[in-house]
Amino acid sequence: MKDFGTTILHTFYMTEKDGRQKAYKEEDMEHKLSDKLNPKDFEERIYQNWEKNGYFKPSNDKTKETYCIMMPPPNVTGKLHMGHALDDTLQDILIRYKRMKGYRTLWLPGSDHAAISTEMKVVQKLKSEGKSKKDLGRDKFLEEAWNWTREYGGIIQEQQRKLGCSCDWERNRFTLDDGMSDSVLEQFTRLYEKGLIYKGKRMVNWCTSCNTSISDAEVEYKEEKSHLWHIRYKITGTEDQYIIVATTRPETMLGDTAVAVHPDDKRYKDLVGKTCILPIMNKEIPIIADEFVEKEFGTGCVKITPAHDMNDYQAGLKHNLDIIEVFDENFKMGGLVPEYEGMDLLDARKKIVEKLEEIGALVKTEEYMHNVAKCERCKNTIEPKISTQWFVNMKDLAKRAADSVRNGETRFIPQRYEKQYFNWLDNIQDWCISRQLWWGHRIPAYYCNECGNINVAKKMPEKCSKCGSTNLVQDEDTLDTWFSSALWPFSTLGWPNKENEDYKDFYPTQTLVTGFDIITFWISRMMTQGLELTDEVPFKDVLVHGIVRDNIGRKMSKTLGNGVDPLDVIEKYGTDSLRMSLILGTTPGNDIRYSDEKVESASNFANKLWNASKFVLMQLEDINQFKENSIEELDLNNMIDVDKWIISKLNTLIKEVSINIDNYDLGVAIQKVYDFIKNDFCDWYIEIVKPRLYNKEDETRYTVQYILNYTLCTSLKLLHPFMPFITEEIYSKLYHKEESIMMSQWPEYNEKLRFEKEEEMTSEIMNVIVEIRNIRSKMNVHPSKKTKLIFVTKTAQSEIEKSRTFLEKLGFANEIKIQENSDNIPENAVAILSPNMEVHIPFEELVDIAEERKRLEEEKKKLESEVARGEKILSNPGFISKAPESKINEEKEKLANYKELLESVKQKLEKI
RNA sequence: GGUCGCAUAGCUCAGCUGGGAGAGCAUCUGCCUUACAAGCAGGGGGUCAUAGGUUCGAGCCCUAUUGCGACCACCA
Repeated sequence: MKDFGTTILHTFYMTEKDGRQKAYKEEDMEHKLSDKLNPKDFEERIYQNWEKNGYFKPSNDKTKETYCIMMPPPNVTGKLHMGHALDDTLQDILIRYKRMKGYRTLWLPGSDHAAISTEMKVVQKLKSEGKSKKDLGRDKFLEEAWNWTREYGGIIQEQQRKLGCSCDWERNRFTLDDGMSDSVLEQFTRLYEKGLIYKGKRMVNWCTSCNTSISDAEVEYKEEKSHLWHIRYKITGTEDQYIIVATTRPETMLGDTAVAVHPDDKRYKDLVGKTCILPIMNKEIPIIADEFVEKEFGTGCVKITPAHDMNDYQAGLKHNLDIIEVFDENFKMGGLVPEYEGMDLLDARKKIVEKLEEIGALVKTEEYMHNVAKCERCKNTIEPKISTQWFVNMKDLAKRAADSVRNGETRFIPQRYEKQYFNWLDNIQDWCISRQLWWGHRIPAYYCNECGNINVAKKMPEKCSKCGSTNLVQDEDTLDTWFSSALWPFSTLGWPNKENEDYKDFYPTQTLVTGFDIITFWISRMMTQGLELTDEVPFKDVLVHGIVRDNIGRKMSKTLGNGVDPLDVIEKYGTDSLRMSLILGTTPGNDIRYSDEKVESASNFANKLWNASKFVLMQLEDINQFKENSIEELDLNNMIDVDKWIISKLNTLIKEVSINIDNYDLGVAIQKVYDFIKNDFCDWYIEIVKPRLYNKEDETRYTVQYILNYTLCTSLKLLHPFMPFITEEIYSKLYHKEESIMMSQWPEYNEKLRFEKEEEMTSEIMNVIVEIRNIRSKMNVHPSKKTKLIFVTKTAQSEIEKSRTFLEKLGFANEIKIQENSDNIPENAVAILSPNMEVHIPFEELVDIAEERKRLEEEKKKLESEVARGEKILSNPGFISKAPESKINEEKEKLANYKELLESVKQKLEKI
């Protein structure tokens, strides 16, 4: 087999350590951003530079702890849809975060050979050329399939690049490449030798369209409208005694070999042991008793057709019944009754019902809804069929896999999905792994034509191990695609060669990200195979996500045509906005609704960030380089409270966001970063700091410049895993010593940067400012009209003094007085009261006395209810004796504050 | 039939171990303030599905009910 993985799918970039470039080019030293944000200007360029510089590869520093994610391999001929976009974005966020945190990270991509679906497509193509599989023969067919794969394979990888995926393309694998074949051969022979794989005659699910057996997991059930026909079978030796059976499939009655009733069913007690006459066939069959029969359903009598029904098959084995096949191998009617031979099953059903009616055996026909088995791939009908297939004995494997989750070696996020996993494994049936297909890993079993012995070996043995004959022929069948996918976490790392560096370094892996729909198909199989073959769980965490729905909550589907192409969204809004829209406001495991509004909102945020960054860069034009190496070296004396406020807030943000990402709460993490950048940084800090920036004489100007650069750099880092492109582009223009934000160090919480008091004081001033704006708005003061402000404060005086300029700048003050007592305050003034300060705005500046009285009355009411609340809580003996002390003190403090404020409001009201 | 999830502002959804309900969009009012009108400032809007229970205290924990959704099983 060809080494598809490395020759075709790789885009090979030679990288030299010395030749590393910054992840941006040309104007990099020009600290300036283009006027308008246009993601297309930089996304592709940045991605290429990342890839060219080898950033996606694990670092060479082997002292570092490793972090590895295996990408769920998409179908090789597939195209990127929203589900992939979500899946890949989640993984990229995690891997970028860990990379910045200093882990030695590997995100390994690949694609899956998708046996049934690819084979179907190739067959279709051949059909359109008037050819068939059989015409071509196995070798030619495989050649066609490889050609097909080469032609359409790899498209999705290009699309993943557009998504910004930072996976190591040089390690890209394909589930049918040579390395994988080695792994599969090892797996098959080992399990066979251990007796875990066996060949047996069983009833399996057979897809009548794909013409292959499939596993239980590949069957889905669809409700269909049908009929329940009641047919009477005459009791042998009587003239007018009948037993009536109910069936949805009269066409299978030709193969009935018994009629069954429940042993406890009094109605039929006397019939058990007798025989009846099967109509049309006029054959005598026994009436048996078995507990699987439901007394309440239908007539309580069921016809037994062991060849065409799972239950009947079991019953047939149990009661030693004959197994009579009604259909031929193409699922047309067989030759039991010449009249029906070769007929389509549904046509035959019609004819047989007519016949039954004619001979008076049809009692009644009921409308009936029931579930019909369909092929998960092609949606066509599944028939139970007795055939000889290969199976894996799952019982012990499944137990071990379930136990590993039960004892916490592997955990699911969110945890509730563990139940689904247990449910599957605890009730597992043996796994049918052989497929009557050509596209796939061929089963390494060689049959001796002389003695019939089965030789299982990695290579065709020279002679039969039993009789020594050289007349050997390989099994025609291939293996279930999931049989090889089950090895993905370690076959990609060189297993079974345990000395392989990658295997030693990266196995077992840390996180596996996938949708809940393939927990049974894939997760459980990787767990069983991983534990059996490597003795370790293949991954520690399974992050499960939901599906992406359309904007009215429907599943995106081809038939509905409501799918949104991620590439169209990227084209319109840019990758970062798409990624953000898929993460913001989501929670692990829940479905996500796609909507243009969400992307637009994300795009507005990107625009905001772009403009703010543009502003910051403009303000840094006179800076060549900052002299401090870290924020800690910055002189605290040149900071006012608001500077410490933003630094302290950012410091807390770092801590919280890191914890959130560690816990996979990505939606919460991005929300916090968003809020900080938009509210704290853009809306407050930048606005407040403007006067100091515009005044070149201001002695704190440099400090502000430094903090702007620092805050922006740091928050960009926190944002980078989520919005990799815009953050890289902006970062490249800022002042720092790193070549790329992607390879920069994740910020760390620093106790020295915590300024609690300043945070509190600043928030109080901000609240006062909001209140002033609020009052002005209520009193219809035109924004351009400026007023006098009188601050009365003791504790905050110096701070307000320092903040004087920004209060003036905020657009509503033309004169600010700051004093310690309430002297010289005009009688007619609006008062804003806050725990550590009062602000008075003289009425001459405003207008409406009645309005102010109303406002104060409202304020009084509010404060009174607050005081009442506080007193109620604090007089509750239960609260005092049982609540934690910190909580009690908090309430006491609040109550005192409210009481004081209420007193002031009352005084104001008296004066007005 | 079994299991699980969801129900919070007009809409879409967050809400970490229980300690005074949040965002985006929509809506209303006022602003073209030299980063941003894709913007800024301010406002309105919620018995957290229902009924019980545990607790000093419940959107969050427990029980039941209703409505929606998913998965597993497959009774012909």
